[in-house]
Amino acid sequence: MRHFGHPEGVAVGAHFRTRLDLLRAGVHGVLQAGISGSAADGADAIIYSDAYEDNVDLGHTIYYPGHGGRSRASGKQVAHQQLTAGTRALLTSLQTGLPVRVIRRVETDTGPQYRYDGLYRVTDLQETVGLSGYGILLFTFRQLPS
DNA sequence: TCCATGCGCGGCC
DNA sequence: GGCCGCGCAGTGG
Repeated sequence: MRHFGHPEGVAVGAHFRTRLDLLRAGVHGVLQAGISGSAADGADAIIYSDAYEDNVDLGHTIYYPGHGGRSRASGKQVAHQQLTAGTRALLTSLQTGLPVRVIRRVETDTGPQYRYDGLYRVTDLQETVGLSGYGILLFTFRQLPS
């Protein structure tokens, strides 16, 4: 069974150098995708980075688009987002209310690193239009009290 | 710039 | 339900 909540032995604020390190520490389950989880159980973790142009980070609140519709070359949205597998995991999390671990990709003087920022909950989903004019599925994450 | 890599999903018994 | 293959993906060398 998938593990929700704080990973054992990992403190909030802990840094990791690579995605593989996150994987081994049990913080985030996949190497490349930002959303870790399944449509059935929901998402157990996400990685927030600047890869998607429609991200918004307010600290306690995050707006996080679902998967897809994005050009890997340019990083911009080039098509309407569909409700694909990774995105469906977030939808399940919205329904279950289970906590989602949030990891932020941050720049340090030794290069990019991943920082575990604790637990959030998916509180809303809105279908809207992103910066490039395509439909996106935008999830709202709110930080849980620590 | 390309592709390895790991995982979820869906198709198939 | 279990196995297998496909395709995806907020990497990374």
